[in-house]
Parts: sequence; C-alpha cells; structure tokens
Amino acid sequence: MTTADRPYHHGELPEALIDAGLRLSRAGGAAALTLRAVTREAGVSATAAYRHFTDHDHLRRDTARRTRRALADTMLATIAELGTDLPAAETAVQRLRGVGLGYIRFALDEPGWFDLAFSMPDDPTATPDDAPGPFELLMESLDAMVATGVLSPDRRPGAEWACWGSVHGFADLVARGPLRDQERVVVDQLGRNVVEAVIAGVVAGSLDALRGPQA
Amino acid sequence: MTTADRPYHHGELPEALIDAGLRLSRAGGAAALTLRAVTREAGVSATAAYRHFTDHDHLRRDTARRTRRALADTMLATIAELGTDLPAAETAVQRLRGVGLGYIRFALDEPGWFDLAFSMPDDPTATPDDAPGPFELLMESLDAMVATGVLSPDRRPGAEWACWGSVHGFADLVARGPLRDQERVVVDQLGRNVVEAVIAGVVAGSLDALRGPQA
DNA sequence: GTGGCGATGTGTACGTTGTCAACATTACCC
DNA sequence: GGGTAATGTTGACAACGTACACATCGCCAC
Repeated sequence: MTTADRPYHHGELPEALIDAGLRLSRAGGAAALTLRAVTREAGVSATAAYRHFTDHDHLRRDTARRTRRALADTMLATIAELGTDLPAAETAVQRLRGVGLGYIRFALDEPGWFDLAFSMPDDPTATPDDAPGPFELLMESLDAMVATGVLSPDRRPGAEWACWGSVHGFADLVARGPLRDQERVVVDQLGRNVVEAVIAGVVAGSLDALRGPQA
Repeated sequence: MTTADRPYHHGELPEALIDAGLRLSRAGGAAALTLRAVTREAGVSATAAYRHFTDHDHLRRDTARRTRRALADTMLATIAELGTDLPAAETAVQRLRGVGLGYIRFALDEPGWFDLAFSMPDDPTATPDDAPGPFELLMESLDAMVATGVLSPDRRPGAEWACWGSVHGFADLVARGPLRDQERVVVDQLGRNVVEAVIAGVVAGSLDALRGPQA
C-alpha cells in the first residue's frame, strides 16, 4: 500500500513533520511530540525523520521555534487591538501591555504550544529568524519607553528579565500550574492585574510623569 | 547475590525510593527521575516500586512534594536571615521579601529539585502537609501585610498570583531558561531587583504610608 | 537515451522505559 | 506451628529513540 498511497519520496517531509508536530503538541503539549507519532502522522516510517533532523531534539527545537513565532504573532495582534493612534509615550506603554497580555492570552488559548515553546532551549547555532521573536518585541517596547521618557534609563538594565519573568511565571501558572482549568474570565482579569503590576513595578515613580500626579 | 546483599524485604523501601529519587533529580532534574533508575539505585527490582506506588507518576508526585518542602525550608531560612526584630509592618514586608528571595535562591542552588517541584501538579487527594508549604508562606506574608496596613485590602485579592507568578517566572528563567549558567552574582542582583519590583507593583501607592513620602 | 550516483525513505534490530501477570519469599497472627 | 497477606522477583509486552543495511527515486554526465 506504500506504493499506491504516496510516491516513494514525500517531497515536503520536513514541513510535513513539523506540521504534524504542531498538531500533536497543540493537543498534548511537549510530551505528545514523539518522533514515532510525528512520522506516523506524516504517513512515513519512523527513521525517515533522520534524513532531515539529526535528532528527536532537533525536530522538537524546530517545532518549538514555530510555536514561538505563533506567540509573537499573538503579541502583535494584541498590540494592534489595543490601538496605536496615541501619543508616542502612551503608545510605548501600550506596546508593553500588548506584549504581556498577548503572552498570557497565548498561554490561555494554546497551552500545548506554550508548553512546547519553553520546554526546549533555543539552540544558538540555528540561523536567527527574520521576524522579531517574543523577546525582541519585549526589548523594543522597553526601549521605546526609555526613548519617550516613560522609563528612566537607570531602570532599564535588567527590566526585560523582570518583565519576562513576571509574565512568563503567571502564564506558566495558567498553562501548567495551579491556575489551569480555572475560569477563563477570572484568569483573564488576573492576568490584566499582573501586567499592570509589572508595569507599575518596572516603571515605578517615573510613570507619574506621564499620567500626571494622581494619588 | 541478592540474598547475600540485603534481606529479601527491604523494610524501608518507600523512603529509600524517594531518597533515590531526590538524589537523581537533584543532579538531573525531573527527567532523571526514572522508575527503573530509582529502583536500580535502591538495589531492588523495577517492579518492586509498584507495591508502594501505584504509578511512576505517584512516585514522582511524592518526591516532588519533598522538594517543595525543601523550598519552603529555604524560604524560612531566608526570612530568618533578613531579621525579624522590626516593627510589625516592616516585618511583614520583610517576610514577603524572604519568600521571594528564598524562592529564587532555591532555584539557583537546586535547579534540579526546582525543575521537579513544579513539573508535576500536586494531587488534591493526598493528605495535606502539616508544615506550611511555599504557597502558604506567601499567603501568610500577604495577609500580615494587610493586617499591619502595608497593603490595602482592595489590592489583596489575587495578589498571591501576581507575586507567585512574577517570582516563579524569574526563577524559571534562572533554573531552566535563558538565564541558566549565568553568573551567580549577576542573577542574584537581578533577582533582588525583581522581588523589589514585585513588591512595589503589588503594594503600589500604599507603601508610601510605611516609608514616608520620599520622592 | 542511459548509466550511475546522491538523496530520500524502508525494514529490522537493539537497548531503554513503564507496566502487567505469575511466582517466590518473608513477616505476622491465631 | 501453619496459613495468609505483604512484599519482592522474573519474564514478558508495547512504545520509545536510534543505528545499520537496504530499497527506491531524481537528476546530471556522457
């Protein structure tokens, strides 16, 4: 039946394998991304994957990279929803808000992909993506905040880790931790509060300059 | 050689298995906690574990619980180091600081245990621990802050998730993420900044009441 | 054209893992 | 002291990642 079904050479096997990996991890998280399950899904023998990926880990890393792209897309969509026709300073803060809320929304909507995205260290030898990843989007928004005077430069160093850590930790609670299976609305509101707290914590006193002195 | 080495009945197998699990996960994280490796380490056949644990997962959960106890101990030690002979209000904040810094210190010192501690959902059917766990310590410190007027009651709901998420996320970056293998001193300082930012974010304006009006 | 060669996919096999069923050994209680 | 339940062992199975030898195809040189 092999000969009747498909030509001997698949043609697009690497893409097909990654697509299968995305389907499986979407439903079952990183643990579902089994080499054999992926090849089975693609209608190909288990060892065929070794022609295009050195390892099981290699396939996982490449698939994880794709989920990180999906995360970045969710961030960009969230930023767009929040609106960008504002004064530059407000827009910068809004971008940080979009980054954080998009991150949490992604963890809520796609817990399987979120699990995979960060269960796997990005290998440094791979060619960097052309489009900005989640981390780049965060850095951009923080830099914009400094440039527009919302964030004082002496609070900039390390701010990316404070922001990422805070939001990532909450997203992790939602996707894999004690807040999983919690009601969506509640978690959403909690997520908003976390993002606000993060921004307040990072910006600290200098946000007052933007908002005006308000208790 | 089985008869010569040890008596047929081990006597303390459950404890021995968990101890072996702690040793293995300490060095290799959650992935190293293999049922066969654990039984091998305890000098016992693979299926012997099934007399005391229903599952591989059961053994993992029980071992993970122990690592969470170790985390709580680190938190308590850190709180003690920060000093407790202070006005009640300051002590409450100090306790929150100790909770956060202890969490991060634990992730730095025992990344393997930290990985295990939260790679596994706590099963709700188990009998609750007598000693307070990490989460209880966090709740206590936040409640104390409300009681002593450092934290306004309307900021209390959900604050535990904001705090936990923030600190957990940063600790995750340190133990398994891009900040792994970073220089200890740098990360430690970053961790301190994160904890301060978290406290500032959660407490927000009401902290001024404690510290006095200072820019 | 046609031969051959490199790229791609297959089949088989090995070691490891979690788990089950049947069996062996021991502690303990009437 | 003998029976019974608790505890540990052996052997087996399926699924996993992976190595090796082999099969099949696209494509370029002649």
